[in-house]
Amino acid sequence: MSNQEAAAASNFIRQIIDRDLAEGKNDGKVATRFPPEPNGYLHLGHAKSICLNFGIARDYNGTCNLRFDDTNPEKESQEYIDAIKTDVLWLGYEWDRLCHASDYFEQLYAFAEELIRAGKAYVCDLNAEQMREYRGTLTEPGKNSPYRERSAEENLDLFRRMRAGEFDSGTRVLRAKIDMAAPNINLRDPTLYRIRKGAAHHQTGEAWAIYPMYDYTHALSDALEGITHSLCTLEFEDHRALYDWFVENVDAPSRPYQYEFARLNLEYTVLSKRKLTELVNEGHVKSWDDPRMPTIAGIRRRGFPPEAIRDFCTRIGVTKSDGLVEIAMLENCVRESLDATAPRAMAVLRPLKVVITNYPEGQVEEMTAANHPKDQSMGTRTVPFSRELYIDQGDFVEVAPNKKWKRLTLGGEVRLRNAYVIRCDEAVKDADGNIVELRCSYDPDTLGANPEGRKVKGVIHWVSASHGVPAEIRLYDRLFNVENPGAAKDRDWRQDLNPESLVVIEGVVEPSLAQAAAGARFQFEREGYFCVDRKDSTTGRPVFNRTITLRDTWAKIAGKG
RNA sequence: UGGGGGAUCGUCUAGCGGUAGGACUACGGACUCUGACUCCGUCAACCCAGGUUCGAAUCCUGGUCCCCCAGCCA
Repeated sequence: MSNQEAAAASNFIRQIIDRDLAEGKNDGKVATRFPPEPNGYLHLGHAKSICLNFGIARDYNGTCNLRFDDTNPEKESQEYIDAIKTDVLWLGYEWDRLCHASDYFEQLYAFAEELIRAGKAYVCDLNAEQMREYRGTLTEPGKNSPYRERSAEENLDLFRRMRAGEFDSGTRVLRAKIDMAAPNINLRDPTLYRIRKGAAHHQTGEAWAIYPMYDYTHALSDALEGITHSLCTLEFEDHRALYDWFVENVDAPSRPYQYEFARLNLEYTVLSKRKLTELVNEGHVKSWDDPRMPTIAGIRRRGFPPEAIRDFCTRIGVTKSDGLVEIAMLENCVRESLDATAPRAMAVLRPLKVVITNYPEGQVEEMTAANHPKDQSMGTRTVPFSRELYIDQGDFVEVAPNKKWKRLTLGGEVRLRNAYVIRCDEAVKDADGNIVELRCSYDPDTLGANPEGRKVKGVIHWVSASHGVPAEIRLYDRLFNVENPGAAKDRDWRQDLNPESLVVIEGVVEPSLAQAAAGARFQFEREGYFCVDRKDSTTGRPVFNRTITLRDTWAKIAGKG
């Protein structure tokens, strides 16, 4: 982590910790945890939680565990565990302990027997549908299960037989005996354990026929790990009463407290694991790490630097009010990071041939170009210049559309970046009137010097035709066309997918780019930031992903007519 | 007509009884061998109504609007 990264701004959770510390709680220790379920890939919403939890541990000299909340074997897998570890590390954080809730299955089971003995839990034979009926509604109290008053002995016997695999999946559950009339539905005798006979768990195999539920597992795992501040998102606020009930009704080794913060919502994207899974499964994107995905794997492949994500997370802050963060906020962080760190290069995305008629045939000059306009330490490189070049089609028009146009026109002059000033003498067209080639002349006195007696305002980039390397360029854009996909209830969120979120073109890049390392990030001058695709790029066939465009003031001016 | 939360510039936030501040965006301008970067400047907010107070975004009362909860998912 770089030093210049400002310490995270304070927030209500840090204030709570400050207060706890001032009061001498927890022996002055701060312990957090990041508890993903390994049933999908991490996304930007998780990044917010990761930065919060690991950031607090770092700033308070505390600890932060990575804990896999793996209580639902049917939806989880080792693939996700591996991906999650990779993502946390990539974001720049290291966990103190790597844990699995399944590490605690035996202890969790013992706590359950403790609850049963105390008459605080019972085995219920109601099926799922009956349980729903007995639960009542938001406005009506539920009613007690007919199995609620079983003796501790009978419950113990039944529960042990559940564990032993004597009963089929779904036939019985262990429930906490709390209050079926509680206005908080979570307290209406919640399920603690369900039977999943024969389910293969990625960590415990077939050792267990019963699996604990989230609320129970999470609270007690926190207590077992000595977590002091258990941070989760707002939708769990209602669960806090249950959380407290568990840690208070069992002989737990510590007393953690839960605090809730608002989850991240980001414009033009979806951040729900369910929807992201559907995007992958339904083929709207190619994979979990498709550069259009808001997953950590996706944005990594897209070229977003981890420090930009951390910066973003500190800028959006942590509160209890839910909002929708503008995509511009994220984009600003990415550009700011990349501007400082990405070496510059020249690449022509939509090539238009230029022949410099007064430049000697066969001659090649090695132009020296700075790798960064402000950071000398990034050094220079050499770019071959020759008689035939490519420039971008967008950098030439026969007649300037207005007085603000600075690029090349027929009869006009423009500077070739890091090289000479040229004048366009002729635009060669094909039978259909398309411009296929420009015939230009160069001014030999303009290398590293301004021309005499006239001002050339425009600067455009170029690549030598014979030296340039063809490359696949993947232009990524937002995945959705609407600010808040999924917000309209009467419309399927898939309807708002952007059909042009990926446009693949064939460009020509300067030769120095041919052997760029996988994942390497560059600024293609005047175009944007690009990175070498980690999966598909090869030396013979470079593939570049557009991370983000440069800010484009000209597009705004042009757009206004 | 249940319970739990939340409302401050367009957006994300700071504020904790004493001049409503920052970042992003937008809009001007300067600079420029990247229409980038950088720099300078401008616009812009306390959900509403009462009350307490010398003084209220902050405390009190009453409203309004928004979000979450009825999995043997997390």
